[in-house]
Amino acid sequence: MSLFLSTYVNKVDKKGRVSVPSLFRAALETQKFQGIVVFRSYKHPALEAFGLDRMAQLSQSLDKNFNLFSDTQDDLAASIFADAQQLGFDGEGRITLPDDIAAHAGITESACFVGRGATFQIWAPDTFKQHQTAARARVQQGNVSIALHASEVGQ
Amino acid sequence: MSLFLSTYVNKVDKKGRVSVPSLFRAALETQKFQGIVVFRSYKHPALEAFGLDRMAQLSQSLDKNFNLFSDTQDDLAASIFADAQQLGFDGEGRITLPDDIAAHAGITESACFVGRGATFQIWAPDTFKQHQTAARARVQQGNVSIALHASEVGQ
DNA sequence: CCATAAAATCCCATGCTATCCCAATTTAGA
DNA sequence: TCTAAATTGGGATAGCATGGGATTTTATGG
Repeated sequence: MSLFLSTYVNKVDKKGRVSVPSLFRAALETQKFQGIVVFRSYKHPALEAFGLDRMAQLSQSLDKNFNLFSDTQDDLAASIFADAQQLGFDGEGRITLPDDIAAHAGITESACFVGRGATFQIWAPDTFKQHQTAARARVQQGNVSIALHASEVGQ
Repeated sequence: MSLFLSTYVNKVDKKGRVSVPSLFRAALETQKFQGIVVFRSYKHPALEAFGLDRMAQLSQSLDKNFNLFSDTQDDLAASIFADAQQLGFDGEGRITLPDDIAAHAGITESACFVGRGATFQIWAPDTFKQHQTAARARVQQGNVSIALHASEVGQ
């Protein structure tokens, strides 16, 4: 199973190409389609991304459990498929970000790849910095981290 | 399962490399990825660390319901997965601490590896000494339950 | 159906950085 | 004290990100 960790900032060249971090590529190397799937995030000025096999998995999960999602979430999830783009790697492990997708995240001359475990996101570097600082503050204030460790890892 | 005990202080060279204590490495030698995962602690000027297996486990457990819409998961992901770094061992069992990570712990010319059972921490030696003294004082004052709770959680 | 232009893809070259490899030194154990 | 293991240091190497050109594919108009 793929695991995406850490944050990388890479440059976008004139052609709109960006290197996907090598460790992210390594996490996807067992897949048939050598590339990623991206779509615009609903909650953030950012892009959601993962491998194609996970997209298939998401489709299956929606088929079987659509009643578990609320109507709104169902609509959101369904529109993911319409918005999603398959971006293949070139020989050097780069993808080419389509203009409209890049615009949604405000990405211009560099892109920030953010690991989220099973998935990752792509942000404009400055925007993500702000978001991360705020998120970190929220986690510090609430006792979220304790619940997390205790329930899952604290054996 | 890996068990990290005792405290070791090792030097950081000009390239930012530190030897991970051999007993800590031994505790991880059954894992595929020969190295560790580190991220900045929320509560302390220190780094949390453990093997990649444990991080994969954490990712899986958070990922069970494809939760693209949870605010809490969002913050956790941004704080833990985005912040985490995979640091592989070199031939001599060293890791290279990235500058920003090292800065959070105030680590400059030497690093203190502190065993915490299933996980361990990395501190600046002086900072840890102070922290340990303060913790001891709290125990003497009778604030034992808090100290115990914190240690159990791995913060 | 063909010709041309535009765009996306592929291919190779470069600089930088992280990693590897080997040697020296220190520490721990017998 | 002697020996083996662990830590420390530095030069060499390989991998990655990046840039630019060449080639193929796709769209457009005749």
